[in-house]
Amino acid sequence: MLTDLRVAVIQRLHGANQRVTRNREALVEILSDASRPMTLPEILKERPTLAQSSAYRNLLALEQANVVRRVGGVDEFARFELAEDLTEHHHHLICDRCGAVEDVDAPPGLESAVDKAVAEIEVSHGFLVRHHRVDLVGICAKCATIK
Amino acid sequence: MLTDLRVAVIQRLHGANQRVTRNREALVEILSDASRPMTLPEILKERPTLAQSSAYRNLLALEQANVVRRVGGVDEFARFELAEDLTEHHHHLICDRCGAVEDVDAPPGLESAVDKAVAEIEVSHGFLVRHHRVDLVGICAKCATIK
DNA sequence: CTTTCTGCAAACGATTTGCAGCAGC
DNA sequence: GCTGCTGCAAATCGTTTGCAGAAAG
Repeated sequence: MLTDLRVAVIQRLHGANQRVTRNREALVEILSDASRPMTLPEILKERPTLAQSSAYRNLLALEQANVVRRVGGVDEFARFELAEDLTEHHHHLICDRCGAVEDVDAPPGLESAVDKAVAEIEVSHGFLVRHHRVDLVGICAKCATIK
Repeated sequence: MLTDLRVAVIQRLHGANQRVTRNREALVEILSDASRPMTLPEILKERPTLAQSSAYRNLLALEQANVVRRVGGVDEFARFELAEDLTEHHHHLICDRCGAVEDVDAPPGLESAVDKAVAEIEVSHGFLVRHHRVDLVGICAKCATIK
């Protein structure tokens, strides 16, 4: 099946002088199916034949090809998600208790306020903003019921 | 000198059954003097007599006493700053090239938009938001001139 | 005085890397 | 067929931990 996503990924890998392999396509599919950034252990559970080191190396290759983005949570694990222009712009709900990270759609009102603030800060600080992260940190529904 | 900050720190340490030591007071002073979250190497440069392991242990104690907060950037180093209720609410400019993190004041318009979005998300997702992070990722002025 | 903190050195664990064989193109 | 990917195992490096002596209360 040749979805738009697959086509874009192949183009970007070629553009970065990287090969298109089964492992790389599988990684993209796994991340595409998830509604949240995934840790390496989670990814390996979806594809147990993939070696840990190959997973890291491929995620790096995909990151350099602008297909994957690495995001940090509140725990010691790195998390990986598809680049924003391959999905929808969204933000993250991060649980302080269990470290879980969930995607949330970005409310339009919030986005326009962020864009306005970004414009101000770019001129006042001489900083070129490429993208923004809005994370809401707190207690997820699951952890709230446990205690 | 008994500043408000010092008093608050002493109270919070006592409240968490932690002792007030010279190392801990020095850490608070270092973080208080910086206008950005600091990495461990940066902290040790300010207080070379402090052992690395003691720095980590004390930062953990201060974190549990709600005096210090750990924040992540785009590189492999953890960064530490004073808890927000001991400073002013602010956001971060994070450089993709060099990893530098700077504080920026939070524009009032942005804050009210975030608060509104937070209220919506709390009801729709059953998530209790304790605080938010707004990070602007891009290229800092220094890196922009280098290349 | 008792308990907790301190520095040192060793342990830990997520991520990275060297290497010989296999697969993309 | 050449080049770059793969799995395995070993190395790396920020961070954590065990221990005996010093300092807070």
